[in-house]
Amino acid sequence: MKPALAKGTRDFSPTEMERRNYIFNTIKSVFAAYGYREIQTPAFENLQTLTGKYGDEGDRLIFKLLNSGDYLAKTPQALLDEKASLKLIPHISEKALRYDLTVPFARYVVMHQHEITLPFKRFQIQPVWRADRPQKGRYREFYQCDADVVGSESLLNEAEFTLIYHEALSKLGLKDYTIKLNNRKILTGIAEVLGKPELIVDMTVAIDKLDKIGLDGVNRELLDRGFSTVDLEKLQPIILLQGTTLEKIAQLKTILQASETGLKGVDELETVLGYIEKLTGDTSLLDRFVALDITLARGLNYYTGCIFEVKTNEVSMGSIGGGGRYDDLTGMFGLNGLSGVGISFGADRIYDVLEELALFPESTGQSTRVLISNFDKLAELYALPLLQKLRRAGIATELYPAAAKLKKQLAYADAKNIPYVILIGESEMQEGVFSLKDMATGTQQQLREPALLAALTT
RNA sequence: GUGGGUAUAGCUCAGUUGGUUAGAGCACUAGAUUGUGGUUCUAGGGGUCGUCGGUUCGAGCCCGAUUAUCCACCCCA
Repeated sequence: MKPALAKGTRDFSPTEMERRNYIFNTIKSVFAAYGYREIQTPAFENLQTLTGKYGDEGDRLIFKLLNSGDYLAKTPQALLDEKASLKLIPHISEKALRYDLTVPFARYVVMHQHEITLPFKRFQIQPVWRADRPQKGRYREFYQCDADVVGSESLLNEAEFTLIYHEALSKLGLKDYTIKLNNRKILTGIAEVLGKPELIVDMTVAIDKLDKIGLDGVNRELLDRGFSTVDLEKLQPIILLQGTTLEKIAQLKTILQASETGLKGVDELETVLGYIEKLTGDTSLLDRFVALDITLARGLNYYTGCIFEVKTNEVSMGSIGGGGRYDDLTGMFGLNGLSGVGISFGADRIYDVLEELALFPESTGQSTRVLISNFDKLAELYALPLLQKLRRAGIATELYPAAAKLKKQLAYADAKNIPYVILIGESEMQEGVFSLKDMATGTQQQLREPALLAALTT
């Protein structure tokens, strides 16, 4: 058979792994600086843990694992006759690959509530799987880098997440990106002011598409979803909110006067912005990278407060990060009254962006520093003690594993970007020296062992 | 789930209105150079032209189906 990758998956070769680890390590270091500690959870969970958390569309995209054994034996015949795929799922599948890191984290918190101290700040970098149609920047297996805190209602967390986004993305070399902020309570308030709180989901889904389908498109969709032309008139100034963040906030306060929830949302937003300004010492971060975007809704239905989304403005790519506050995520698992807030970096999309912008540092990984040539068995034996001495000195060294033409060995060093080659031939062995070749300059010098070690450790 | 594009060497792709034995670059192997890489030169290996069927004297090229893949929508990192 012809080998092929499963749709939407990728291999990661050595250079790619070095670059991916560079991204992970950069993000990790920022998470750590803000007090987040790492955990991991299993690749698959009980299907019941995951279903119902991401909406109907999300449930459809969860990769389900078929039960082992004779999984059809105990399924009701009626469902089989009906070919009712959806109803059959709980009978033939009890496990599923995790769809994100937030829900497994919520499960983790509930199960470990007696051993963690609140507020609990954790980060988690692991792959997630979605049975989506792949396209640019969209994979079926991809890594999320999540940081969440549970057990703290302080809006300082939201402010810090904004700084975390900024620090990590700046460290990675990105110059122009927007951290969009919104608050679910503001959206709720808008729906309340219109007198149609029950249509909040329809409203957010529609106005979320403003930059894609334009105002007319949004209006058409709103009408389809049950809003009247009177509602549209009231909505227009809200959707088209203009001006600086401060001006937008002032306008929202007027518009949302009649909605207690809406005003609470605005107040929260102001508090977060205030914290950011205090943390950074000025408004430059706010002015350059943070934007209040009232059309930002995000699909996940568990968000209740602040909502984040990060977009790069340098290349065309979907969001490279997102997150928000969820007041009662652990409630689904029986632990009520625990508020959480978190963010996620889309590492694979960030990789694609850095690649497109050629922002990866030239050397993202530690590869072999020294190759010892191998001319014949005698030279090979002669080289072995040196090989281990160099390794013990912390110099990544390898011995070419077979006697081969020097041309081939040097080509190997060249292909692997090994900066030094040690040549051991008859004359070197007789004189008790080693020839050290610098691959970049092509120069060569004969050194005794102490000098050789000294030359390589500088 | 909906719509569009593409499918030719390991990779990226040419291939004229349908006409002899299907090409290039890169990569690989060998030689020029038996102990000196990256540059150069020479030679070499490598193809059921995604698959099945149709039209035709003749199909890589036209038509149909099918599969894969990419892009867009939905949704999302």
